[in-house]
Amino acid sequence: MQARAATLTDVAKEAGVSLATASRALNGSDRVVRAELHARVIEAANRLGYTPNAQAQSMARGSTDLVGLMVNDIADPYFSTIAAGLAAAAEQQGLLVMLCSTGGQPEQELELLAALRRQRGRAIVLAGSRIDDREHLRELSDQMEPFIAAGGRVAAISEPKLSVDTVVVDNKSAARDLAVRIGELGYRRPAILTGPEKLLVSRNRRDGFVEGWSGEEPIVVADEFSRDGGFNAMQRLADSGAEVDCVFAINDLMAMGAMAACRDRGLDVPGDLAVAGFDDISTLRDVTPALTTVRLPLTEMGRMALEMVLGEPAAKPRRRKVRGEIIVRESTPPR
Amino acid sequence: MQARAATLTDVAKEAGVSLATASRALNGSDRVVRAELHARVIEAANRLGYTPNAQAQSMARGSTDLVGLMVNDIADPYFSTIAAGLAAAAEQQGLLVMLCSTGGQPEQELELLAALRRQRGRAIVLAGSRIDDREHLRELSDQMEPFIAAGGRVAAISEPKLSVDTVVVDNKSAARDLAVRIGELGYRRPAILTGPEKLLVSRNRRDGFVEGWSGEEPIVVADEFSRDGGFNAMQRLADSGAEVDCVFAINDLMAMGAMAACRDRGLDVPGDLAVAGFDDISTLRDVTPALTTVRLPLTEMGRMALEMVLGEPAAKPRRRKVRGEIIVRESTPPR
DNA sequence: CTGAAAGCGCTAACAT
DNA sequence: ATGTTAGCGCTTTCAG
Repeated sequence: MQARAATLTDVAKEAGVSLATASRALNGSDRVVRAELHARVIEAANRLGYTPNAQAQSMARGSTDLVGLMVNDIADPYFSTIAAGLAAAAEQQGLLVMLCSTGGQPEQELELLAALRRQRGRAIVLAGSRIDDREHLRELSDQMEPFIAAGGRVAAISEPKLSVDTVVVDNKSAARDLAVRIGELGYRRPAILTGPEKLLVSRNRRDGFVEGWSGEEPIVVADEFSRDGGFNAMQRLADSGAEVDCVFAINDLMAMGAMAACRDRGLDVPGDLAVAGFDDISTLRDVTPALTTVRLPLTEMGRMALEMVLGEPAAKPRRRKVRGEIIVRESTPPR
Repeated sequence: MQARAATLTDVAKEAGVSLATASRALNGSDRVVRAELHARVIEAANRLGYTPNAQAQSMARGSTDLVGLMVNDIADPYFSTIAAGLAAAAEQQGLLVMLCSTGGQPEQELELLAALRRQRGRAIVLAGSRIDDREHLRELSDQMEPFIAAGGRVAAISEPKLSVDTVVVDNKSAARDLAVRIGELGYRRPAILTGPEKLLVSRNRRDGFVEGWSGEEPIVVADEFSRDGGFNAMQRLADSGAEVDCVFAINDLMAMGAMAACRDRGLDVPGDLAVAGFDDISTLRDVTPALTTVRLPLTEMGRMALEMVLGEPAAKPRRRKVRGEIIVRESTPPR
């Protein structure tokens, strides 16, 4: 058992050719190697179980086959779906994806961005809501700037808070449309279950809904941006005794939590209370009552982000808007 | 704008010290650098926006900070949860995760394994059911063998078909237990909705259930290992006119599909038909009726795999068994 | 068409 | 404590 992997030099020696020839035969772009030698090299490589060392190749070539992907939480279906889209696209291009899950913690995000930078990936995609924290945004930019100056590319899938190419979800207008639709369905007193104030998604989806709502100002209850957050928020809402006929949860996970809370209290959805979510998580498309929500082309968004970040660099950061599609289902029947 | 990233040499020059000193100050393990110089180097590095080139470091050091993770489909909550566990563990150790999503295609799996090998990661974790295809298993082994011989580590999360350390889910016995439990609840004629025959999970979960079942042999309907597969299988089962009082879907996604199919046909779950799944996907814990299933510690499994693959290499491949916990919920009430 | 040799950015002996 | 220098494995001129 050899304690180290076979190198090109080993292969060259084994095949009785020069390093250069071996390189050309195995990984070279131009096929300027005589067929016979070529075969000999290939054979030697197989015999030795040789695999090129990508690190060394990157160094020599000055470019890698890596792209970084940073998400808040890969276990969240929102992000895993985006990741799937991006991974599929990357694989088509022969690129490898380095995955970082930040847990939504700003320090983590910075640290992982640094790790990604170190790898000298071709590009980095930042998926996930921006936190509206001036200081943090500046630190992020400080990291990205030298990376970009050195030819690295960065794109985001989020609110357009960073000055990089970004796939922006038009949260606000989609939420606005949803509000209008809810109104048309005959609801009169909606409540909004939102996430932390500092998350831009939370704010935009909430604000959009409020904007689109023409009746009296909706009640707003904030909690975590998760299933449990939805559950708790719903409980507090119910405890408050507020009279509402409909609840808009800022995302599907919160909506699920809210529905669970309703069940616990014997509130019938949609009989006693209608519920709407946002994202249209595919795993949740079969829940009952079927959830009214805003469909986002998550897989597509991952693909788009990779496309942007790999395509021709633009002088100014580009924004590719993604529109949400309102999907009305049983959880908000006309009343 | 410089077209290349700042190098250690640049930093050394800027700080007026030698390459070695700069290296020691910035990335060296021992702090043998005078405070004043140290500061000067750090400062120069900041000024230049320097970040070490991980590739170069790996080459020089002879080891990387990368681990590879291969999953069937990162959009599948089963895998994304495992990935989350593994990613969290990796991050604690300062390791970066390279993610590959194979789409369950054997050729893809081979190709991505090669890509991972090339990166010279410290370790590779293969998550996902093994396909019982002799040829394919051999090709996988052929790839892994030189990687392992050269000091690489490999672990799997699956059926113990590969001779590497593996976190094995005791699918068979868990399914067996589930069958017993279903029987105790008073069901008499179960059907099994299973996945493709060549997937080991499918077979084991099915076989386990059959083994545990003491009444007459359950009907088995096979389809894809997905929500749609469950939907289709359920339809075919219903079409067949078979009289069953309970359906065991080989995983939660299929169970959801089956429940959707029931709904389409006006079959009440669990009134007309009870349904059980497998995995206990967290996103689905709030569905109604709440799904009876087998809980797997998915996050933990990801962590365990990384632990094994990073720990002391064993002479023989180790197996760390993970037991599933039967969770009876409303979808299979006593009858 | 093939080989020799100069790097790529960094670490780690080995000197001083 | 700091500097010099020889690689790490590969690609890519530059010669032949």
